[in-house]
Amino acid sequence: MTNATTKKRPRKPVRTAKQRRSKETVEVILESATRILSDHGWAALNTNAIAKRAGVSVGSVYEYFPNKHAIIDIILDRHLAQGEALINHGASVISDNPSAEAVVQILVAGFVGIHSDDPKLHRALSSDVPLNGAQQNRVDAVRAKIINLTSAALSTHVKDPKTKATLLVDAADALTHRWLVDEVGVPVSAEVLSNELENMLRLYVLTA
Amino acid sequence: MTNATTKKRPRKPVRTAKQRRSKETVEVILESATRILSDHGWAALNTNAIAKRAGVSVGSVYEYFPNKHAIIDIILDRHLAQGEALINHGASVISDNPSAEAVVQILVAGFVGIHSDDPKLHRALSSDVPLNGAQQNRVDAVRAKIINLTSAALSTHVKDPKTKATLLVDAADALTHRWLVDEVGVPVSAEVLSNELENMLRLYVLTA
Amino acid sequence: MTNATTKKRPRKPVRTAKQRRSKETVEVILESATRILSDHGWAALNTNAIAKRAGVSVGSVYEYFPNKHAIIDIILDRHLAQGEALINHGASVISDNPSAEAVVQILVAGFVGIHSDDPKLHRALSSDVPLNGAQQNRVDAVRAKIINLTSAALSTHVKDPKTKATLLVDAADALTHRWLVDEVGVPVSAEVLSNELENMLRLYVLTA
Amino acid sequence: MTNATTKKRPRKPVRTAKQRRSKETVEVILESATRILSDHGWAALNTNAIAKRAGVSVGSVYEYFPNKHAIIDIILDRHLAQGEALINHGASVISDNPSAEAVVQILVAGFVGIHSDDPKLHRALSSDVPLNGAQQNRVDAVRAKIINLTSAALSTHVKDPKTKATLLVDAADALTHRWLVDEVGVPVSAEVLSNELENMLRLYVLTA
DNA sequence: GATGAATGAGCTTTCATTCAT
DNA sequence: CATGAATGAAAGCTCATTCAT
Repeated sequence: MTNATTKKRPRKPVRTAKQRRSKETVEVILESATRILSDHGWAALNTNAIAKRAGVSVGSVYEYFPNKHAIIDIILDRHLAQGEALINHGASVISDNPSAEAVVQILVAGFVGIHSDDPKLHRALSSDVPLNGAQQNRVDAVRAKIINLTSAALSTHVKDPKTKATLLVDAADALTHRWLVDEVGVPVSAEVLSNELENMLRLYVLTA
Repeated sequence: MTNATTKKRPRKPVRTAKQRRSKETVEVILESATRILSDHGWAALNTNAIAKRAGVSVGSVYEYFPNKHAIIDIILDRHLAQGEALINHGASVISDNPSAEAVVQILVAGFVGIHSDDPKLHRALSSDVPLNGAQQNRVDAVRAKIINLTSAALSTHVKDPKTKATLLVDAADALTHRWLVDEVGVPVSAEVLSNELENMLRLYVLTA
Repeated sequence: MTNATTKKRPRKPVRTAKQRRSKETVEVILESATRILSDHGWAALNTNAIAKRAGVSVGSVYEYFPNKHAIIDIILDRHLAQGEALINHGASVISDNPSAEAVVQILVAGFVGIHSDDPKLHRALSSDVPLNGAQQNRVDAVRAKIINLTSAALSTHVKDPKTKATLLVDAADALTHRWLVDEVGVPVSAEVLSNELENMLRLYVLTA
Repeated sequence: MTNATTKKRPRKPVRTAKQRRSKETVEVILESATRILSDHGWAALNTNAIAKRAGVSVGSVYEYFPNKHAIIDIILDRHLAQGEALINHGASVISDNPSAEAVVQILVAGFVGIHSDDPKLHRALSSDVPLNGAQQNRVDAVRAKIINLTSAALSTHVKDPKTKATLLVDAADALTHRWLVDEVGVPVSAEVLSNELENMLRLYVLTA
């Protein structure tokens, strides 16, 4: 009955506790699926394995996800959200300093960032998991957004900005992906290659 | 009676006929698997479907291939062999005219060729079929070979040819692949992009 | 302190309130199960659905019923009780006027009544829900009771009243059920058929 | 090379043997499913049980039937075919002697026949297995056919033959079903009841 | 008592592989 | 060798029931 306790307003503690538990279960399932995906690939991702690694029962998996596909949906959404965050950050940086050089630098740095965080998951999602139409559309939409932003940033500097933007974005994406994610048969270090990529792209936008 | 019939049977021709028939069966199976792969993707590629489309029994499939994986092995090998043929052709052209510009041109033309011939099969093999370690190694080996050839061709023109060769090869491969094979969300035509890619790479090797 | 508080608490009212609440919960669960059964059939009747439609938790369902089967037991009991009420009413009517014609009329009217009230529930209970031995016995007992009452009412009018009663009851039950409940492929209206059934049965008891 | 052997023409013995084996497997699966259905009901009918009782693997069940439903389809088809055979037989008998009495006799005898052969299977199919739309339509079609045939046979004898035919057919079906198939709580023998049913129906058609 | 998250046995279906014919 | 029927492990998913809170 003291003022202090009255002020703290401990409302709905039971429901909150339950909600927390539910959320934790959801997270533990997503974490489990993510780890299986990045450690053993799509082929090893089955609902029983997800449940076992998550330390829950299959039933619990289906308590929170209508089917296996839906789990991938969430993982992909979160992954794309990370990518979009980097884009948005890049876009705001560019708006302050819209030079062609800055665009190139942000682009390469952005894709290095995207491909550096959990590269194995990125690999699984981009070339192992069979994405359905809606999922592929989401991926494409993110790419289109980046190209559009880049194109806009370049529009005052170069002619045919759309073409240049497409080339820049795809080159930055594909090459950082190959060097950081695939990591196979690359005879040169990823850092050196990233720098070189930046050089090449800068030269291209400034000259062509 | 028996003598007569025995004498008339020419032994070798029979075995040859059998071998020819065996070879035909192998081919018809591989053709079947290839078509299923390029028409309906990895998910639709099961041994019964392969046998049915090939017009043979499942048993025959296992007569000539120890398991499903082995079929993919051969298809992949042949696909890589096509790629290597283009490389070797390019290498011979380069040896006559080892200019940096020629290297870039051959490289882009080569990858356009690789990605234009049966793009759907290429797509299936490169991002649908789950390659095992050995298969991935073979793919990597071909890539390494191309990089080495390119590096050698560039060695008299530029400093750090290894880095430049890696970037050139990966850019030509990844970008032509994306534009010709994936064809998703590309706002500019593949031809324009290929030309632009060639421009960018030429500029890069000549200037940097 | 303890005495005071103990004295002030009126024990019985509390328990009664609880019992009332318990009874309400039981009712709401039964109502929920009944509606699901009549609206969507046995296949849709699962304990989670019952709880959700009842607005209670699954746990509560199991608080009041040992298992899913027990819920059906009560629903069936009540349904049979309705049938028995109609029987008892008919029996009292007959006792005032025990003519054979009256028996037939009451019988047909009774079964029409039984099958007209919530026909979909009746349908579900009689041909959708898999009744266990005990449940089937209860259904049979009700039928036996009707046959016995009918047989008694007919005993002064006809010879072999048991046989006639069995035929009368089963005909009235089965045919009104088919025309009112099943409603499949019936080329004539239910009313016409009911009248015709009554004619046939009257003729039979009066003549044979 | 003798005339005798030539005359016998032993063609395609291998294929025939295989076809026989396939057919045997199909039959053993259907037999298994039928027995489970009539012995333990729809609830016990699962594909693993069918395979085990049939002495084959689950895979074999799916070799011959696309899904569990399809097995029921065939069992139901065969069951209905038996019913139709009795109908056709009855129809031909009636055409020789189209008296109302003969119609009643054939009808009751026909339904007794239908319900006497494997009554437990009949019970399972008619009140345990959840028939889908198409299956229910097939059942209804058989019933409609019987009503139409009966109606046609009565048309020269009575007024409103459709109504009378519906009543006759449904009574014969429902009552023989109850007495022969359900066999529950029937206080009088099935034979006596069948005779009495025939009496009742005869009286009805001749008098009303 | 009430809650609803968690459980897991059990069901349907697929498909790489084997083996009797 | 060819055949294709047969196999059975394994995967996706459901739902009656339990139990920690």
